[in-house]
Amino acid sequence: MLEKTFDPKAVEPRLYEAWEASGAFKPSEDPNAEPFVIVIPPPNVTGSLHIGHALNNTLQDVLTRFHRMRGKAALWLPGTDHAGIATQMVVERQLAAAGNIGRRDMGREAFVEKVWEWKAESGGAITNQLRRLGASCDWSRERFTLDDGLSAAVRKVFVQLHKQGLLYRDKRLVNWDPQFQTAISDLEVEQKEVDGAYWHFAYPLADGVTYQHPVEFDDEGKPTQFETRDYIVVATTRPETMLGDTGVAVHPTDERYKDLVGKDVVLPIVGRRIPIVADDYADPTKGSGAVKITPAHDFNDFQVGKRAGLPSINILTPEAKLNDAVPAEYVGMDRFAARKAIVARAEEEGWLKEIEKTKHMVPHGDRSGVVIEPYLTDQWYVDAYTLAQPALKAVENGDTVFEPKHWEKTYFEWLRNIEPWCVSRQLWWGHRIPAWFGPPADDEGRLLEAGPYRIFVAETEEEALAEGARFYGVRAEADSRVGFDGPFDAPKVVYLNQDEDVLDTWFSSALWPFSTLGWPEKTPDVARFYPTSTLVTGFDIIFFWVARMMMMGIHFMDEVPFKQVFINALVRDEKGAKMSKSKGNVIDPLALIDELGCDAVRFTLTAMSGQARDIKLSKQRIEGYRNFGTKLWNATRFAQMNGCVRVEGFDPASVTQPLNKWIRGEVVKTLGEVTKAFEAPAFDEGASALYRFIWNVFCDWYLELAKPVLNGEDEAAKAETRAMTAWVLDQILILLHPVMPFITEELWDKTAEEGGPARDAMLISTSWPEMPESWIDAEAAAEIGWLVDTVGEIRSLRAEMNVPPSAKPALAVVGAGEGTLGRLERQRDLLVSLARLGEVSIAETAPAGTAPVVMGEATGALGVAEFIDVAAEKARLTKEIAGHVGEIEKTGKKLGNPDFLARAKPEVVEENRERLAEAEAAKAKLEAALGRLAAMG
RNA sequence: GGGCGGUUAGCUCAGCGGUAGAGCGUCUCGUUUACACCGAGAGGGUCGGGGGUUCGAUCCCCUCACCGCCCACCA
Repeated sequence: MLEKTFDPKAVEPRLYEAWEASGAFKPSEDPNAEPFVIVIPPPNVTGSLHIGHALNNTLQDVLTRFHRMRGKAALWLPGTDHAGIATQMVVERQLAAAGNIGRRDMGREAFVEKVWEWKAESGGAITNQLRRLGASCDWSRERFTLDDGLSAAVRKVFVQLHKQGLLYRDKRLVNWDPQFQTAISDLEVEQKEVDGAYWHFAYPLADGVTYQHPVEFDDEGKPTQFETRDYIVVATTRPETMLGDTGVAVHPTDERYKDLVGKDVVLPIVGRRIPIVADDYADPTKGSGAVKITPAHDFNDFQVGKRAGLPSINILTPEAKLNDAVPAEYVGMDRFAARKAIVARAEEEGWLKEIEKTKHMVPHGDRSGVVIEPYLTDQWYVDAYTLAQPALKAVENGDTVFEPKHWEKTYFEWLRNIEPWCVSRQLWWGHRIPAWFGPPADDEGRLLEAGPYRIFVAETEEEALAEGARFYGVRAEADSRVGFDGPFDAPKVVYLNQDEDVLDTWFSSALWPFSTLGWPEKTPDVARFYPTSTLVTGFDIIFFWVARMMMMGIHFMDEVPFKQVFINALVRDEKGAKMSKSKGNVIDPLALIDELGCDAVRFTLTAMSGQARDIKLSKQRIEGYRNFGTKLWNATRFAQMNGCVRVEGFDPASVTQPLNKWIRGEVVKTLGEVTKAFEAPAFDEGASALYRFIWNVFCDWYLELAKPVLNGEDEAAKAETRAMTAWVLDQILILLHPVMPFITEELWDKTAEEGGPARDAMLISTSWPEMPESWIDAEAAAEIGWLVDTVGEIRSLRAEMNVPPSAKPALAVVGAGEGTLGRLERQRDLLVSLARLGEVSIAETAPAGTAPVVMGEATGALGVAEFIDVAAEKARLTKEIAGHVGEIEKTGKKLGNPDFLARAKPEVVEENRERLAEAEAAKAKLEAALGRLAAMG
């Protein structure tokens, strides 16, 4: 006999081990089995499971288990990401906290060693937590973005893209993170609103030039008064950048400054003469209409500088301190200190015209949180534009579809406006860039005194050196410096140094759907499992990850990496706030699993994963689904107590009892709903179909209606109902298993123990059923529907009339036709039992002292004389009649409308006719009863 | 500035052309031997406002308001 409740803590680890040991997590080897493949969004290797992971992975597991049961070769491929910047940051922090020397003092090798140590220490945590979630991943295929195979894939891709001209080195402005001292991509920049100011500076004109500047205007905005100026006003939010100014731009059509174009200003402090240039970028309506140009530190200015031929003067070091391109007194100063100093000096010297307080958006590093500094450096870039075109087309064509579909717009929007992707990072933890620098040389390999390094891109050091040797015509060696030995015009050896930088983490993640399968080797897995089926992920990484996998997947595999992208919602706290450690509103999924069981958490996340919306998670909701599990548990317990054991060879098609035919049909319908929902996938619909069927149909009605049979004398009906109950329970366990794997597996096992035939396999490996539509029996459905309605009517009436639960009023059925009489005969016992009735009889007319109950075309007269409060009953009938009258009016009006009759679909018209007839009949019955009541009292 | 969502019962959300639904909460009743993590019943909504299309609009179109998010930018 089952315990009274399910004990998840005891069961979950045991079952998970049993599943894994059984090999169920591995895809079927059957060559005829159609593959179903999901690659996991790899969590940070050193991270821990948060509620977003719980949602994301629950959905993946539901899909994997569902398709596995459907007979597919289901592969859910797990793995973790090295998460370059995030992991490096964590380890650096740990070193600092432990009072260790910093990473730069420690040196690259020692530091990377430390990171690997940290990975070894904490790397198993997240995968173990995924196990706690019940994730049925194939752990034998687990991958890590920095493992040997994936590293080889990264090098291969880098080299090929380079050969194809799709990856190149370029000197451009990048988003520089001064905290981590690395370039980051556009996507890693967050705009945040901060308090700031426009500082208006007056730059003096060179050579004594003056001009007339308007100061007063008439109603039409025409200038009426001018003043003579020997300066031009510019405004800036970053005063310190003025040290790097190389020009001032005005709009070509701006009358105020027309004569100044071509003249110079003398840059204060620095004393440099810089030109006033005409450029469309200058907006006459903003500020003074004149804008200072700092090409080395502003993206717009960089463009202006390019167009106007202005030089770029880099005034910052990687630490965001001023370098020696600025006057000596400022060298080494932090950029914000420099800002203060320069403003103070401007005020002192009188060229600070105005400080305008404002709030404005300032770029910040998403990891470091510090203000990003646009910075001119050499970096590696991927030609994202070229790669984006096929990726766009694939989604436009429907080769890959998003679910919900509207996310495609987001994807398109980004890809259509894509910029080159900066993939190099000045970090140590990651894939080292497979490029080697050699000394400057001409194209024939003759060394030059100066010039850019020659670059050799190759998958291995040997290849790079061989290439270098070929190029320079001498031996090449790897070294920590770039150079040569021997005479300049006849060197004995050249030294090549591998690029110190590593690749953006997302570069390796972009290869995930094929690198994890073994590419570039021609493995059986690549052949069988690429392209993958569904990617389940969050919308926040559509750009970072999804789009890039599309680009790389199509480019290297000639096929999209996945056919469907399911975008899951964002989990928020119950008030709708984003969870964050600093807010302290983080819900730990493992704590929830401990408290309420994994199945409850999974069911909640599945049920709440409606699309296009945030999930506001509350514990109350999870408790509700824990209760749902208990309900199922107890239903099984009830079945056990009543000897509802599975019968070998039982054929649901053979049942004769209307009750059993009806529930069989309900199972078929539910199977259809759940299958359709998980195929879509529409997880919430699947969950609610299961919930409704198990609780509101099976428990509330079938088991209740089965009770009289199981306690009755009809042995044949009893045996059939027992077998049917066991069969339905089995179907329930199967259908619910993808969402609630533990409790269902446990019940699957326990129900076999209790005298039933042994199970062929664990539930996880059991086949999803198929059932013919013919198992839906309309007649039985109508009959049980009638019974259910009648019981409902009587219960409602009893409650309203305060008939005590112990009372068993008689029911006289009036005006029953053949069909209803038959139903009444067959269902009499159930009706009596569920409605708690006394005698049920057939009568010509309603006896006195009864209240009417609508029973299809018949009327039930419930003998409640002793409980009747005439006034209350009159009120009840009047209210019910009013309801019908409203319905009759509404429907009648519709049917009286010739346009409706002419244009509405015939079945809709017919439906309305029936509705009208029913309402009129019901109204007539109730009116008759009201009349009798009036006559009585 | 550009874009994408959302606004339905007290709360959280389904529904998205043809009688407004669920869960939770509320109220009333109930120890009928599966389950009080339960059962029975009830109350509760002019589906954000305004237009339009349609025989018919919560659902489609337009518009406004408010909320949320993404992208870009404000020298």
